[in-house]
Amino acid sequence: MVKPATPDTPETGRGEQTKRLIVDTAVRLFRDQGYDKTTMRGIAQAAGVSVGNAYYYFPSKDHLVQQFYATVQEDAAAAVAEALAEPGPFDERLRVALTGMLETMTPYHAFAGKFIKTAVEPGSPLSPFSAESEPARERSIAVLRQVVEGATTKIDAELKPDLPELLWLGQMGITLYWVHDTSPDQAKTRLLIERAVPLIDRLVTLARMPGLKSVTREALKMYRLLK
Amino acid sequence: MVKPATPDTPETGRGEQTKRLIVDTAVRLFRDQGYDKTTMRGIAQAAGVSVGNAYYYFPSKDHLVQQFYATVQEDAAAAVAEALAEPGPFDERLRVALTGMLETMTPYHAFAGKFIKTAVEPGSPLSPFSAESEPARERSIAVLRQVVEGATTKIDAELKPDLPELLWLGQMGITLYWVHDTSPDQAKTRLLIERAVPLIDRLVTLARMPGLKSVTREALKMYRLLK
DNA sequence: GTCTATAACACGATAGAC
DNA sequence: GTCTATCGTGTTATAGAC
Repeated sequence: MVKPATPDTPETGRGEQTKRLIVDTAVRLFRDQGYDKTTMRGIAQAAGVSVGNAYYYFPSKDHLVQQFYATVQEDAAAAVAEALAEPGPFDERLRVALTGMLETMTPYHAFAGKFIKTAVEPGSPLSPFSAESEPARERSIAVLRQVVEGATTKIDAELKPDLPELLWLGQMGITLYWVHDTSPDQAKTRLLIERAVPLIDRLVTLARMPGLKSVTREALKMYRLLK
Repeated sequence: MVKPATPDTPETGRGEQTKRLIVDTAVRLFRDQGYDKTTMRGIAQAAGVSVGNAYYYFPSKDHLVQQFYATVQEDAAAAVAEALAEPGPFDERLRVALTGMLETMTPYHAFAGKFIKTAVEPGSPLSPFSAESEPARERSIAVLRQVVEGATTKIDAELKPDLPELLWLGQMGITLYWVHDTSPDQAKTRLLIERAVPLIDRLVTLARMPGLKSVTREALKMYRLLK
């Protein structure tokens, strides 16, 4: 805590600046040229540093991609935070969150195919379930928690605490669909959200009903056991 | 059709023999050493051909992996076919199919992590949704169709035609979970199947009930629209 | 601790000769 | 159809400079 006062800017140390420079350059190149055409040599050159220096800060190319991922996640969360400030019906809020995410990710659809490739590899730092991804994951779940907690809809008390995480899993599924969606402008994914939101809304409502209460309880028990 | 009679053995042409030799060698090495440690140079050398020759028959290393995948799928299908010959309760049959698949895949759990990496890449020939994977995919769905059609349980008429494909999607989800399952001997995945099967069974039964009939219909409409 | 410069390695993939 | 030689890549190693 000897460091002088730099309250807002995250880090201003000598090394931190270089690190930032490398990340920013990498993100820009990924965006402009895609994953494959962006080489470590290219990143280093464009950033004006040596290849060795890039590896001094990032153990692999994948770790650079992760920064890119975190950036997008942060943008998505920020984009919808305002729209979710006031309470409202559950389905409306869920639609806002999901479409907000989709809009933020849209420019990177082509890139996402390469990204997901390393993201699904078990043990990869890019995995949405990895320890390294925890900040980004928590950020996303926080948005969905906001969706649930600001909902005027009645939600089953047993389901409620787990619902944000379950919605996040659903969001991962939608993302998986989106990555593979070859329809123009990813129209099918938009349709998926449009259709899935009312369905989820109905299922959440139905979960409280006598005939389904036991199924809900069983499913939740299974989820908690296996997560 | 000038070729002489070779009814049983698929192909006996000069090139076909080389192709088979390369595939068999590759599959063996994948099984023994895993994905990363099996190099194209290693495959070529072990098969007694040149690297260029291997690439003459297979456009990429991934295409060789696909052959490996197809082999495993075929084994899994064969393993459960007998057990599903006689009709029985839906849940029992589903459990047989899912555990059969799991047992067949178990020796390749370590390998699967690398496999999935390329399998999820959009446009990859290894994708379970790709045209190249159609034979293996159809083979898997056929097993689940057998599960449904030999079931003594009452199944909603509207749901029934789509159920095999839906179960296959669920199976893909279980596989995804399995790949990331680090519990000893993948115990959690076994638990998942044990718990999920009765749940699915109950949901299939409930789908016919008056209160849920409309939700079922909506969900099916969405599925058909988006597949 | 931060950084450069350059070479070297092993790999997947390709080119072009025979 | 089959080969050898070579390319471009991620990554590592070396040897040092500020």
